[in-house]
Amino acid sequence: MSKKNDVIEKRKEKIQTLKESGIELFPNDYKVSHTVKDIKDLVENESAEIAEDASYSVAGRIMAVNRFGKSAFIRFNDRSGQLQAYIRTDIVGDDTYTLFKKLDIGDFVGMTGTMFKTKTGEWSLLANSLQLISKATRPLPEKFHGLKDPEKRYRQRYLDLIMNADVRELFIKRSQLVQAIRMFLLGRDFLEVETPMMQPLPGGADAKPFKTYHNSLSMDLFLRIAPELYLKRLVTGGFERVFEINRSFRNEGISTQHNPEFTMLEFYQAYATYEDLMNLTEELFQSLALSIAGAMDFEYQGVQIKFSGSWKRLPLLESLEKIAGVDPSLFSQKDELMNFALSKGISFGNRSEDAMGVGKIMTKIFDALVEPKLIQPTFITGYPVEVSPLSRRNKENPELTDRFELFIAGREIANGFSELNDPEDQKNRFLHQLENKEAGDETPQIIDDDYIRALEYGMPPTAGEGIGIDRLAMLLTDSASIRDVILFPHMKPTDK
RNA sequence: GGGCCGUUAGCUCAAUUAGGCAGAGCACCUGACUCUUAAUCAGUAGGUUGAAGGUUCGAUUCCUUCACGGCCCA
Repeated sequence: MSKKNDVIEKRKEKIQTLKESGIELFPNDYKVSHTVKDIKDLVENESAEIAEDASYSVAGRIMAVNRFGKSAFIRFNDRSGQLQAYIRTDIVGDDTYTLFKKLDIGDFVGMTGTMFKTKTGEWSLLANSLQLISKATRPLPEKFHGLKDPEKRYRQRYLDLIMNADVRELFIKRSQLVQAIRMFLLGRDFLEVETPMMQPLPGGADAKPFKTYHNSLSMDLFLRIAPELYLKRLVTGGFERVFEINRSFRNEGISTQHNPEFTMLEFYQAYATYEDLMNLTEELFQSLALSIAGAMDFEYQGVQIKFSGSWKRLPLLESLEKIAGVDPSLFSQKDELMNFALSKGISFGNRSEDAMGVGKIMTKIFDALVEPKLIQPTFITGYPVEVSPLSRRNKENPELTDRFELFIAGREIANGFSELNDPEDQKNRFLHQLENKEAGDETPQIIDDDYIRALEYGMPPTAGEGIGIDRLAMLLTDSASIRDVILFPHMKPTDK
């Protein structure tokens, strides 16, 4: 009443008159015979006579209307695409045309008709019947500029999907990416499994967990930060090749690279080494680039990324020397190394000095000075034991591990290693982490006794890897922010 | 947590170096039009300028605080 000119109020008035004239606003009996794409394929491939003679029943959302008194063109979308329809009073009849005139952009309609070519040569549906399938109360954003406001696009993703065809395509690609990974691994005799997302002890990574509480068990549970320790229990149990594609949760900052819940692939292969996994990763990524980005070499944010060929493999220490300019003699001198880091403006937060070994300092330097420069796919190998509590020691140098991380476009995409399957060494590594906790480590692991027990029953030599699916989707869809590849990114609630 | 930027009609954006009646396109509403496709033509209507406070005769504009968002840094 107070807002007579409000668009939504106007629509509600219109809806009232539709109701009063006996029109069902939300019927559920319309039968679709073809999608828009079905019809387009048919008229392109069949002879014109066959295409024009056939009758098609389609349904979709009205996206645009051009009225001409007693006829009108409309554009409508279904899941497969957009089609134009032509509606004429002399064909659909006065009653239907009167109803049609009351419809709005955003409404769903069902139409039956034949196909014809307009003067400009566009295949269009000549409707001989039309009915309302679902009424829209709210108006859609403007047709030409669409919905641009990033906040609204994230908060109301359904609107983004309605208005922006490229967004719709991006999320279809993401789905195809996950499916392609699944097929790749199933084709190599991996078994897809599901392990707990709520864990009594949050293990398998160095990160802050979300905490929750189970009422009837009267116990704290943590949303998992990684599925790793459960997947390796399965390898112990005899599932020699397993994988899981699902969410992990980390209670840390939100940025263009981080969402509190993110999708990770983890897979474990018995009798394989980290070197086998690097080979497998190359093969996997190359096939994914081909199918999702359309080519093995593609552009990401203006930079050409080359997946073809074999990828560079560079030991961590060598990368520090060659790219960060660290004198190798500092690798064994903690204080000197720390001074080098500080001189480069690297800060260490409030971690105490005791908790920072040479290995942690090295990875800090790496993160700041090397990682951003690794644009083309690069495997960094040989991480210190100190920062690799679940990795197997290297045979020649037991202070390093048989581990790699994969970097592309200056970001970590994957992390893999030959698994530590010696229960005694594993227990000592856990204990060492516990000591660090008391020395002030921010995000300690807690000793998982059952995991140790599982290793004591014997786990075959195994290599495992985790791949960040969101970041991989960003790469292959040329997206700048992780929010652009997550359907519903987390946002602060608003008052309204 | 810090820095920079933003928030104006349903949507996309304006508002003149320095404060002076808040505008346009699309959408909506009324009318005309049976091949348009950002249809066209004529007309109408639409606003607590993110919130609160301050300066001022007067604030979208200047100041403060807050909320939400974007980018960068930590």
